[in-house]
Amino acid sequence: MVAKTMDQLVALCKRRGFIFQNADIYGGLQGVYDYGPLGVELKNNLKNAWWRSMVYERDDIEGLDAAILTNRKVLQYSGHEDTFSDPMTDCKKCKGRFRADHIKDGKCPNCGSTELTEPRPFNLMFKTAIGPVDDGSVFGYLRPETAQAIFTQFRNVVDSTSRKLPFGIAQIGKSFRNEITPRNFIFRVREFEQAELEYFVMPGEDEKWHEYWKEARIKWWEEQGLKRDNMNIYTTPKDDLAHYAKACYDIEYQFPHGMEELEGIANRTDYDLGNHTKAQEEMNLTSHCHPNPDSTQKLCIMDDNNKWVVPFVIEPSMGVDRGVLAVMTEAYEEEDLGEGNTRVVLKLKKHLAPIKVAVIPLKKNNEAIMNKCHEIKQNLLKLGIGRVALENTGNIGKAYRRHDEIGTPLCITVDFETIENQPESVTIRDRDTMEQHRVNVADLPAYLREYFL
RNA sequence: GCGGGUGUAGCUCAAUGGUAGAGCAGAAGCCUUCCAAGCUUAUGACGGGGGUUCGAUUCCCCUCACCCGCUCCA
Repeated sequence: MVAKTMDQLVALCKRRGFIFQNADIYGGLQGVYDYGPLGVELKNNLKNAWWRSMVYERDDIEGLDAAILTNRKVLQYSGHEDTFSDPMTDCKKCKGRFRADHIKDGKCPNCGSTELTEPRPFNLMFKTAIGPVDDGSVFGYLRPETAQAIFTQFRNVVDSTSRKLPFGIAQIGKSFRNEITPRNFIFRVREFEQAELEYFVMPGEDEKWHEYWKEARIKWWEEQGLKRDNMNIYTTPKDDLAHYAKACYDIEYQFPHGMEELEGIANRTDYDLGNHTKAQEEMNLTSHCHPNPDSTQKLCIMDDNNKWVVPFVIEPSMGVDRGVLAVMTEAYEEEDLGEGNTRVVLKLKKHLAPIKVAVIPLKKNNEAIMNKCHEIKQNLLKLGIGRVALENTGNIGKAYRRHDEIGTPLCITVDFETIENQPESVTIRDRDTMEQHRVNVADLPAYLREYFL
């Protein structure tokens, strides 16, 4: 296999309109990218595949689309304000944690020890003023993860859907983290999209479901085209776990810059619902939670014995942008066609391809051929299979190469035979094999429906 | 945020203290052209700001962005 680099992918993304630097004409904005005409299709297709597998093809998961602007209290009680704030240094001896800029002479202000961890960048949340007067007194946050709204809306979902354990709530949406070092194209960015499932289970059944979701998510990624050999399952050591997690698997992928996390599957226990609930003392919580005098609801559910129980939560959380990068990395190939010819081909799964079909005239200045192309395209648009493109370059070979590069699975070519012979027929070319065969124009709708749906 | 590097058309490169050339891509047109690199035409750039200088793309400073390492985790 030809080595693929991040630079190759970045160049392709820009050249063909997948992903652009945000505010490009003003020099950019660090860690922020925009999805172009093809990128938005690819990303939507990936999100739709996730939503289908989570919400439509199961009967135990509900959807949610919560606000990005977040009440400060949510992130105080979730623990994010403590752990996502300023650069912090931990004292290994007395376990104290201090702002790095308050450390003098490299000594712990508490016990004087010099055994301090490196300062860790935790100023990760974007504050924003809410209301017309920005005097700093009234502010909220842009959410640093979509998960919190799932927890805070837990009762509302349960009450409106009559769910019993186990069940899940799925959500796709933007999150924001003020990363110190955005890096590696769309891998680590400040504005990103997550697809998160919070799956609520009976305490004690959490470990079983944790394993279940690990396997389910690996399988799903394989269905998006990722080879199992290019994935790695990393079990987070206890010491490295996030503040909310009891255990965590990372599905890692072999990105151009290395084997890195694509999705985290965490066992969040009863930590989140426990922290956000009122009457914690009645709840038999296993997590160490902060007292919460502000919450107005009990975030629990009735079990089969009519007892209130705070569920444990298994959370598969994928980075959508990282998913886009992964499927593009996997799909990108440079094929040697001999005699110095190469072609770049994006072997995306057909359900992910931004453009499903390209209609191409063999000769663009022939009116009869062009008219037939327009007619065929208009008819294909009605099929609802996705985007259909009409190429009008004068060079058939270039048109094929162009659509190879953006991953278009099928090219339909209108040639002289189409307009001169009856019944009307066109050629259909397969992206991966480059092989062609003729299909009657009248049979195209059925053929394409069969192929894509 | 710290250390190192980079920054000329969409892409790849060239030249120059006196305001920049080309190839490819893109656009229009020609050619009964099925797998890039045939012909014609027009279009297009010194990341941004400040300084030194008669004059700066070229020298200096600042800044922005990207790349590599530390770091991070969706």
